[in-house]
Amino acid sequence: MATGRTHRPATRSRGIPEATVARLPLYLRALTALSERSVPTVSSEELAAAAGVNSAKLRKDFSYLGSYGTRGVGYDVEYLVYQISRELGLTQDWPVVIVGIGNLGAALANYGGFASRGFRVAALIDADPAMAGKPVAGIAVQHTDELEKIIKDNGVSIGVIATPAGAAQQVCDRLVAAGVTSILNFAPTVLTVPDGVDVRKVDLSIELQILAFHEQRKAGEDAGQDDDESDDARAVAAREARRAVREVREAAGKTGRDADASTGASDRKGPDGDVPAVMPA
Amino acid sequence: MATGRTHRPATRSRGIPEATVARLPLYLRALTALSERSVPTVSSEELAAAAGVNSAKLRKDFSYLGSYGTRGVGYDVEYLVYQISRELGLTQDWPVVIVGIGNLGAALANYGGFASRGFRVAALIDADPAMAGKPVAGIAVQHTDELEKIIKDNGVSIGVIATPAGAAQQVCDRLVAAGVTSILNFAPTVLTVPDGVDVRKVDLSIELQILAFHEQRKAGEDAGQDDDESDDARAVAAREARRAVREVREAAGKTGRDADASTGASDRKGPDGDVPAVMPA
DNA sequence: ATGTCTTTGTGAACGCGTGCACAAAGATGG
DNA sequence: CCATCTTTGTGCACGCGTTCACAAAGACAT
Repeated sequence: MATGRTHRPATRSRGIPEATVARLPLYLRALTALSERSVPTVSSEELAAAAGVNSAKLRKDFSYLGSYGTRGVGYDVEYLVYQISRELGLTQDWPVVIVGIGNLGAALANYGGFASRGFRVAALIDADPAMAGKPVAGIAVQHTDELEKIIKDNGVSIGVIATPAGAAQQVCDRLVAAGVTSILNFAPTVLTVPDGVDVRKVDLSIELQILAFHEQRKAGEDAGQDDDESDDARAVAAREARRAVREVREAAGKTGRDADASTGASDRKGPDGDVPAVMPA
Repeated sequence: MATGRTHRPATRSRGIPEATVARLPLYLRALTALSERSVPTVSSEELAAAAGVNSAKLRKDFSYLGSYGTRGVGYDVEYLVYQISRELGLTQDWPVVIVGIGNLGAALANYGGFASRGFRVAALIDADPAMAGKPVAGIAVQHTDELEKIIKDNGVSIGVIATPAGAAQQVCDRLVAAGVTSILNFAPTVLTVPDGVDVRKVDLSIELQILAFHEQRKAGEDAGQDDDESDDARAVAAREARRAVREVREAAGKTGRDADASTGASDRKGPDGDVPAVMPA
């Protein structure tokens, strides 16, 4: 067991909590906006409002970086922008490669938020030979065969995967083998990576599903329509149903194949197909 | 103050913790894959591995939904798929609109993961008149003027914002006014919404910045190169520098304008421009 | 110089999420 | 029917993150 981890437990980097690190980019964005308006200083209350967080949280977050504020005044905008940028490692140049130049990959390549934060798209890579040479966002797409060479020549340590789910693990393995140690994964799959490699996941459909849950709850509260049974009764009924399923299967002779799949769920199995096999190994 | 919240504290929906809800889609995906391979049952250990989580966590998550497992055997795949789908509200049809049909919007429209989960793209909306009528992913783009009518005619309650940051809040307001109560925001801005409206945020560049932080830390550990001073010394130096800045500004006469911006950060202020003003109000 | 007023920085309490470890439940074999 | 073995469901403890509330620090006016 212990197949491999997806996201490290984050052994408390250098005293900076993971939750704080995740908010630093938020603060940075708000501060950059203030900087462009030539606002010299900002209070924790104002900045917190602009970043959409609690002011106490913001102050505690900044306290991990050091004492950069002035009591009675607030924080120096320019100085704070520099400190956060430095802490996040944005004062240096990060070459990244994007693998999988479909709709999403192209969108990412064109995304302006990268270049402005010290990220430089070093290469676009796609498995389709027909794509090779085509310019996307002003950069010629290169074939997957060149992957290893590109990584090494450019000293790339961050890779973005925007391939279909089926190809993601394979691409991931090649990226890691070539020296990439941080991966941003847009493919709907759980990636397995060796220790020391960071993976962050962005899943578009998962976000929508979470919204749907809350949406359903909201609708269900206003008028208790969909929810048929109480919690306890539901659990009992479930157990009952489950047993029935097993009895049917047993009676059917128990071959390896699915015996008719006669569940209440049989009608809900719409045209799927985008979800690939998860870890066939 | 208290300008408005971005993400609700999630007053413990119906006993199901928010963290659990966020993992349900993960389980669902893994289960769907098993279902397609006609696997009848699965143990918590196997399923946890496929979903990339701890098995105890998975069992506890499922315990919130009810007792759907069989001791000594595991969970019935088909049955669990149905239960989770129902809990997430995926047994019903959710019409969604996507606003902002640029690269990202088009990618989202083409994304197969939506349709397969009960989400139906009811309309694509863009502010550019030149886009109107153009088919994207087989759907004709409609102009922003039609927004309110589209929402109401289709009973849309979930909206996706993929516009530039500058337009996001305005679009958000119109969506909410028209009846949308859940929003998935891809624009790099903090959206302000009234109570009762859920907002989830996906920010591409923030994820990269978090990766950069860890990447820098990894590089810094292997060879202490970039980090110049120790923690305590750094805080002291910072305080010193900050004071110096203030003195300079004071000496310059203290006009509203930035007095030369002579910080150590002055050289790091590259060509930005994608970040819009944050909450001008 | 002294007092007042603003705002930071942080100690402390609380709640949530996670993971361990085990008892209970049920399947399976004799 | 009993014994054994597998796997679930959960009580419990621990650690992280959030929030409150306040003392200390500094600006600013007099």
